[in-house]
Amino acid sequence: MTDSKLYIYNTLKRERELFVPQHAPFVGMYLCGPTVYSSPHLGNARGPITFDVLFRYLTFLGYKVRYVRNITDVGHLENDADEGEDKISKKARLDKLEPMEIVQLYTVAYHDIMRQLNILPPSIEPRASGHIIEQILMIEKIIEHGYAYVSEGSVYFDVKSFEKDYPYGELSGRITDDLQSNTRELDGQSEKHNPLDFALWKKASPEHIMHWPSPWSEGFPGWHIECSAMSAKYLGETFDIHGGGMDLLFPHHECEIAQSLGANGKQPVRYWMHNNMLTINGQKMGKSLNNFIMLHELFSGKHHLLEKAYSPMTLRFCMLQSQYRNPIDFSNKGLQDAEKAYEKLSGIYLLLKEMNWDGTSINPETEKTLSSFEDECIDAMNDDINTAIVLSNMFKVSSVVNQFNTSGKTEGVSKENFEKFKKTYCTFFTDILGLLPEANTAQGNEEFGKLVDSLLEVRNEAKKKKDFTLADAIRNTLSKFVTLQDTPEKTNWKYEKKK
RNA sequence: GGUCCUGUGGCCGAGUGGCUAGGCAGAGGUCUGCAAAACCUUGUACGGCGGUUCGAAUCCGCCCGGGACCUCCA
Repeated sequence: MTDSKLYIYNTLKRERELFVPQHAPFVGMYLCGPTVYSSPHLGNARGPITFDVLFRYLTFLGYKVRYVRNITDVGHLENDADEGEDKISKKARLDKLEPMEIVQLYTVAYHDIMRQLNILPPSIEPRASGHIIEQILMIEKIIEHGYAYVSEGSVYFDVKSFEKDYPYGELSGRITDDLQSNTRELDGQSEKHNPLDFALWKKASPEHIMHWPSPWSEGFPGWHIECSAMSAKYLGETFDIHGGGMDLLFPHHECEIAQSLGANGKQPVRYWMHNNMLTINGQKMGKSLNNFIMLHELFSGKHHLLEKAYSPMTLRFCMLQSQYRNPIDFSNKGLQDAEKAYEKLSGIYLLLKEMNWDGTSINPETEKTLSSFEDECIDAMNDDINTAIVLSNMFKVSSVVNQFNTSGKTEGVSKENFEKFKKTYCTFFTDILGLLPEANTAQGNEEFGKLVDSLLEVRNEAKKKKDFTLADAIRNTLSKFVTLQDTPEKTNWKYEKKK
């Protein structure tokens, strides 16, 4: 069960480390969730997919995982100035909505996308707005310990005084002197003793519409404190795994460490894991670059950069094709390749699921290919969750399965070996990688399916009468919506959304 | 400017001292009314220059290119 040797890359140590939970079989895992102020975009999908696979794999290994993924509904400052405005309240003002209406709208949208991507719900999904008290209590502890000060109703973390007792910048490899000299001149830094200090609590300006009472002012919590407060509450002051995007390394995660040490005197996290970023056609995705793709746009194909719609599973597969610490470039070609590759493996899964052993002989080569499959997949996962290798292992066995299917017999393999292989493939495909075969109908529209089927009846009549002109005409006409595939028994069809 | 990551064949993407990655695309073939799928065969590679080594895509140095972060961002 848990004797498996899982190695994960720990950003804090900058090397792969054997994963040993603090209190096996229990594992505590935290992922920085979304700020719910706009529709989820392509970049929002990578972290949840990466850590969903980790969550699934740890569970597969037999661990009892408590996976916490927060919802940030308090908003972060737009910038580090006193005039800084909460993202959510800014959006609320622009849309003339109550802030919590924005939060509700985009939380639902986020959940919807997560469901489509077959991402399991976390064990706990705490909201920052529901943990204001915990955040205030944590800030009080930090002040008590002398690592924070109150200035004009706001509270700032005192990096200089913290550095006397603990290192700052360990995770991100920053040196405070360098940071100092590189700090830009921003307005409204006057409240801070030092430009590196960061806000724990901000006093709300009169036009700021999201605020709560606190010992210091009517205001709102700083950018980083929610994750520290909520992870400590649900996972303890020290827990196993903390994940997030590489862009959060500094300052967000660095600040989390400082806050937790400042409040509790303990390193909060044993293994820090960071997924890499993605690019679109080789360029950073950014609103100003006009290449920002929302996930609902990807799924519908309605975006000027997209040649067609790509399904949630295509996206999931595409992401799993590279190891999480490498960047992924998105392009139409890449997505179309991923779509084909995904359909191939998905087809293998569907074949295998219905296949029963009926061999008569043993072929040593086939036997070996199938028997080594499980170990190879586990080795790949144990090597810092290398899903790319797991997928390549699946391709290696795919032709064996196709040959079984073509010949109608599972020839060359023992019953025991076949059963084990079948179970392993299905478990890795659906339970660990979280891939689901997609439905053959147009988004579950039964009538559409019936319509196609009745046209195919006409076509099959034509084929029987050798009227291939009519048969081909029907196929060509249908090709705008569905792709046909004739087999000796029947005609399979697949709905394909064309732009 | 600082910190860090990265450069593999037409494209994507593993590997990390000697041993086939894999996918997509391409070429040839089998099968099929045709198409598709499937199966068989098949080519091209490790940014540049030095160094270490019996041996380097893999280690070291320098150079060149790409990217991220340093400011909200997954």
